[in-house]
Amino acid sequence: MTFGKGSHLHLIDGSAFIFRAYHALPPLTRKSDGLPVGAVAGFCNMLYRYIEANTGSDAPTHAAVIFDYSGKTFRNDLFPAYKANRPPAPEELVPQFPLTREATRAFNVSCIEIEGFEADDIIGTLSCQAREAGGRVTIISSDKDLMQLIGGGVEMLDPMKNKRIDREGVEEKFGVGPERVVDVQALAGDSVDNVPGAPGIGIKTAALLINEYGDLDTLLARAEEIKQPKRRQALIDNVDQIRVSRDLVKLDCDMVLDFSLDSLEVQTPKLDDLLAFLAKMEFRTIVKRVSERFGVEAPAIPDVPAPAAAMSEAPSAPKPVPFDTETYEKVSTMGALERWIDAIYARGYVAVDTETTSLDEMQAELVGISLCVEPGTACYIPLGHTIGEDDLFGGSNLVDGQLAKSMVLDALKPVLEDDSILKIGQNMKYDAKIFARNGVTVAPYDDTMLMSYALHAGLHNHGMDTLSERYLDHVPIPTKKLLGSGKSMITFDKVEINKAVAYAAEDADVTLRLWQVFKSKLHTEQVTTVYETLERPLSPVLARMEMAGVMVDRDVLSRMSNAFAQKMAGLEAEIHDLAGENFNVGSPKQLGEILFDKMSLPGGKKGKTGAYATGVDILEDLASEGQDLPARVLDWRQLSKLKSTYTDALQRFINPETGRVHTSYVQTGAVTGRLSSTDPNLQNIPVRSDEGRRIREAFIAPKGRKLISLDYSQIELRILAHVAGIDSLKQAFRDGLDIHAMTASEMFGVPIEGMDPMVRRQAKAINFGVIYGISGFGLARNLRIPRSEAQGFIDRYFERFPGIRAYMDDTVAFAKEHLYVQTLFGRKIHTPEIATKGPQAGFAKRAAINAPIQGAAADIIRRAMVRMPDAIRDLPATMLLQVHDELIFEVDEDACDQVIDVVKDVMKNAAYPAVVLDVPIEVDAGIGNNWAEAH
DNA sequence: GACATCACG
DNA sequence: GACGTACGTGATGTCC
Repeated sequence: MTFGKGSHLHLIDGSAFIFRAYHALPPLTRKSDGLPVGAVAGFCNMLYRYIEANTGSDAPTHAAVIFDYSGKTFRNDLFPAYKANRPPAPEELVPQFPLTREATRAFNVSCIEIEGFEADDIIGTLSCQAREAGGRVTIISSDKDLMQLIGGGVEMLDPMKNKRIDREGVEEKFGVGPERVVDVQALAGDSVDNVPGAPGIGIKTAALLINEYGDLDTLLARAEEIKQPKRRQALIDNVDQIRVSRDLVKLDCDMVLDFSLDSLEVQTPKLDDLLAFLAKMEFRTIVKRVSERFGVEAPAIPDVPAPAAAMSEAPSAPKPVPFDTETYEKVSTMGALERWIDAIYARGYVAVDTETTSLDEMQAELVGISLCVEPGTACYIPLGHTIGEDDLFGGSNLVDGQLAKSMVLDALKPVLEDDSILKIGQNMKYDAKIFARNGVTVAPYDDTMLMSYALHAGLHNHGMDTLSERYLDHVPIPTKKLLGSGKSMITFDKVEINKAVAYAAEDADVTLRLWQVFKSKLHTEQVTTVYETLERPLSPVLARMEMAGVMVDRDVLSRMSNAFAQKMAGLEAEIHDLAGENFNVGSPKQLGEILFDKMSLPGGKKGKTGAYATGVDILEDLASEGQDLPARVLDWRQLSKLKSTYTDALQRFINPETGRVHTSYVQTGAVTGRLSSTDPNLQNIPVRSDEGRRIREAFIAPKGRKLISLDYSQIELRILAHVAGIDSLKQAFRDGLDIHAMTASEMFGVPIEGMDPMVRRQAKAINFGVIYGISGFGLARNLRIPRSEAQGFIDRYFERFPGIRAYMDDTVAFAKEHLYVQTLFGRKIHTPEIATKGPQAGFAKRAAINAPIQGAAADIIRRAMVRMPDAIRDLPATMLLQVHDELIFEVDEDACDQVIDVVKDVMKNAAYPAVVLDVPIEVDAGIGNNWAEAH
């Protein structure tokens, strides 16, 4: 039938169908081989329902499903950052893309995708052609970018809401007719697709302007006439950017297609093909439904479990494969390795684990690699097992029967780097760094440790032993059994290969099984987004930061160490003199006895051990009463801390090869979502005391480069204002007020101008206290005021900001009901202790109040970090460190200002679009030759 | 290996 | 009505 008047074309946005199916359904896999098919199943269901629903009088005469072609489009030539902030598709979705095309053809519906174009362009071109031919068009999609096509017989159907969208619908959404939608979008931009638009102009304002001036070109030509100075400037300053934005959002309706509308005529499905496809996918329910509907016999789907299990198990017993270290294979020929590689390609994913000589990834040598493709089917490839002492020339005695490291890495590299093969690891950042140092960039990867963190933060740690015991009911071979412990501990290269096979392959086996368990649990617990946006993409970013390392000047540290040692010796002599005897100043026990027994100073015992407490607070109290000895001890302790923890220890962490210090970030280290930093901890480098801050002068940039530091200003208080909905706080942030002074002013009724710094200090302590789950006792101790007075402050605070009390009560109630709390971004922090009685309940309560605030701040900086590599891709800048609300970069000195602009922008907008905060986020920046100057 | 202490946000 | 309290981390030295 020729397409013309009376024809009705349906254009289905296929990609939207896929993503909806993916997110709506649990992660189904094909039973026979574990291929992920959840999205395909959902897609088939939707397509089937669509066909069923469109058989009536208004049925389409022509129809097609349009897909995006993966890869760059002409828009990336216009604007390289276009859609640059899109996270990559989830890994288990990737193999399903071609299957959805196959499904479309199986339903005998035309299936269209064209390289270099987005589905939207094809839909645009076909709509225009159909309109010119005099026919009607229905676009089945909810994508607002398609709304510019509406009119003249073209309508949209939102399949989610089952709602038709016509001219009026467009005007409702954009405030203008379809002809002007592009103009509005060009001004407003689109953060989802990374279309810049004009800063500060949203859809509302854009529509207002377009309606006033008629169209975008007129508006831009007469921009000088705009009355509001901000809008005027936003337009004038960004004319080019707005024009590019228009080119980006404007759909290409003039594509040359190598098929005609006529070829899209609706066909009845060929039942045999359709059922064959559905049976191949093992979709039992749809097969049944389709065959009943058409009254044909359903094709048989063999009910076999995985082939390996079929051999050893009766088909009726779907028991999990038991662990058996005897079955693991030692790979010692290239032929055997090739078979494993084939098995990986057949499967589409593989669990990987490395064995090395050290826990320090920057120094560790690769000793072996283990792989697992299905539960119970795992191998170990020994590469660097040695025997005896290393000889004097650095050579070693490799044990016989091992493949050459370079050959194995050459063979595995294409697999480990293959986009379509998912790699699975436990704490994969470690293994990825080992591989990176061996020339292999592992991607993409899933990490069972991170999956567990997204699922179980607050319940237990996420080490493999814990997870295996809890979720697989299996205790893996302990490391200790292989390596021993303490002084007699050996490195993995000295482990006998047969023992290594059992241990290492088991780790890969455990990892794969955990992955299967967590995979579906992420969906049922609704933390897939947390895992996919906040955990998984961060891991490679951290790996890069750690490998980059920060340059540290050894001489600066060494000089400081010497100076500290001298001062300490002087202080020690003074202290012994004051005490009238020699004792170990570093021993709190001995010090306590001197202070409270010998000198009989006021102050009591404390704690389970019965020892006197000699913490900073107590010594400060004594010092303020004029006691010299505790004052000297405080000075001594400060120096001792700086020397032992920083100036001495940091020197030992300078990597001999890179000359830099490489910390390790523990992504699962804090229950709230914060990172922690170890070996060394670079998140607690001194800054509060002048003396300590000088240690930051040792953190430097190489010649020609600078360090820059950017930190969020008051981010936790801003989040509190948002989540608790405190209007006066929000307004204060919008007005850029001094938030602690404003709090004081509200509470005590004093003007902000000329405020007593003491009053401001008290308000600041209360603001922090609120974030920590305030108590009268704690505030009293912090401010060193009577408890009754502190309680008075708190009462007053809650009176002035009643929303905060409500937030705290609601949060605790939520925690009690669900045994977890949640951040704005969906991160769950489990709080099982909240249900207990006794003093722990108090802790749990305060932790529950604090967690969503601290956690949301952590989520925001994580989002910024995930986007950062792309944002600074073409700039001479390296992200080095994160300190909770601060990011530190090393930058070519002539690019600092530019980098600061870009980074600031990413940090400020990091919450968007997942969360639209109703407080502004501010970021401060500094530049310097060292960290002290930059901060 | 537990504990106390203290560095950071 | 008493109890015991600020939230989140990691590294170091002492002492058993």
